[in-house]
This record gives sequence, structure tokens and C-alpha cells, in this order.
Amino acid sequence: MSNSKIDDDRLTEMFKALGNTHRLMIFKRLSSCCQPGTQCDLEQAMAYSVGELGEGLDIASSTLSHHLKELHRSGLIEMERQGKRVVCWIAPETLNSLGNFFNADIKR
Amino acid sequence: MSNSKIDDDRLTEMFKALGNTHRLMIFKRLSSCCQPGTQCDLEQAMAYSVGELGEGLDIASSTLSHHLKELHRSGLIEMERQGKRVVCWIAPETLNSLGNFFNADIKR
DNA sequence: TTTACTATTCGACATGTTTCGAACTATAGA
DNA sequence: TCTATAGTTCGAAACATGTCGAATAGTAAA
Repeated sequence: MSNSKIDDDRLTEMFKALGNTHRLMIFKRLSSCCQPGTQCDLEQAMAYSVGELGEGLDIASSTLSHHLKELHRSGLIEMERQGKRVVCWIAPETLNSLGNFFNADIKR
Repeated sequence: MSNSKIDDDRLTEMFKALGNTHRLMIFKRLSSCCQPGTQCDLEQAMAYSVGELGEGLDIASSTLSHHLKELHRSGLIEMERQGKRVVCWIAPETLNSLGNFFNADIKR
């Protein structure tokens, strides 16, 4: 019904990705632009570089890289090189899809 | 702000709990009563016994028990002995809290 | 081309997770 | 009290994850 339904395997991977303190912090930081009730432009406004996302996390850059790869593999974030940096942003449909899971998709 | 805000550690544990195929199946089964837009009586209507939750999952009962313990530890489900059986149900605030996370709580 | 900056890959290690079967506990009923 | 049913706990094995430092790769600027 919902056009943002995700299959169970994908969903499991997303939850697994969010089920780690460091990755959850990263995800929250990337989502922090969106004001309740507004439709923010995720793709443009909230691109953080890998380095920025690591600030305050106190982990090695190789570990950070690993976590970002996991978030990307699960479909939660997008990544793109821009010059010297690699920038990351929330995969646009993600917030809605996951919100729907707890509000509607899960129900029959 | 929200009265159903969950702290990050709790949230991480919940996502970790849902980041496993078997536990996600169990969680979905327990949530399956709720029709979109309605307020179902989770505490009463949707108590499944441990045995019922294991049907079709093809895992040992000890493994099932372990998964239910994880779901309970994370705060996603409640459990109670009723005679010979132990029944499980979704922790009432859970669906809303998690739905809010993706819709509002995450934003600043 | 050399250097500096930014990020990823690799290999290794320690720690966690998933799973099972066997042994155990709790309850209800014959 | 004995038996059957329903779950849990325990210990062990196999596998997965998180972490680091060292080595590597891509880009920009001197």
C-alpha cells in the first residue's frame, strides 16, 4: 500500500546499522536539520563531511569509515566525493519509510 | 519536549534488538493487531505465548527464549507468566516512541 | 612533482552474538 | 505424586562486529 514499504531484510539491516552508539550518533547528526512539521531539503542542506561526522566521537578514522560504510550499505545514507572530502547525507526516503514502519507498515 | 522521548542508549538497544531477522519477525507478529489510524488495545488483545511466537521461525526453543529476553531487555516487549505459558506483548509506548524518533524527536 | 589533507582498505585482535542440545524449573492435571 | 507441557538457563561452538594502527589512494595546492 505505502509507496515507501521496505522489505524485511532491508529493514533488519537498517535497524542493525542504527543499533550501535556511534552509528546512531552519526545518523542523528545527519538528520538534525529537519524541523518538526517542515520538509527540509536533505539532499542539499545536510551534507556533512566524513571528518565533521567524526568530531566528538573519539574513534579512529578507520573505524569511522567502517561505520559510514555500514550506514551506506544498509541504505540509510548516501555518500559522494567532493574534492578532497567525501560528503554524506541521509537517504531522502529513509526517515519517512522508517517512520511509516512504526505507524502503519507494520500493521495488517 | 515529547513525553515519549527515549535516551540514546535505550534507543540503541531497541534498534539492536530489531536488527535481527528472527526478533524483527517476532516484533512484527506482536504488532500485527493494530490497524492504521486506530488505537488498539495492545495490552489485552495481542498477548502471544512464547510457543506461538516461535511457530514458523524454525529455531530451537532455547534460541527463541534468548531472543525474547533481548526484546524484553531492550524495553520493546513485556512478558508475564499465565499458568503454564508465558505471554508476551508489545510495550505500549514503544510504537509511538519509535515512530516519533523518525518523525520529530530526532530533529532539533 | 612534492607535500599536505582527507578518507579508505587491510590485517589482526578482542569482544559479542547466534545457535544448539542438555539439564533444569514451573505449572496443571491425572 | 507422577506425568506432560511450556519455558528458561547453561556451556560450548561458530560466526560476526568493533576497534586500532599501518599502509594505501584520491585530490588540491605550493
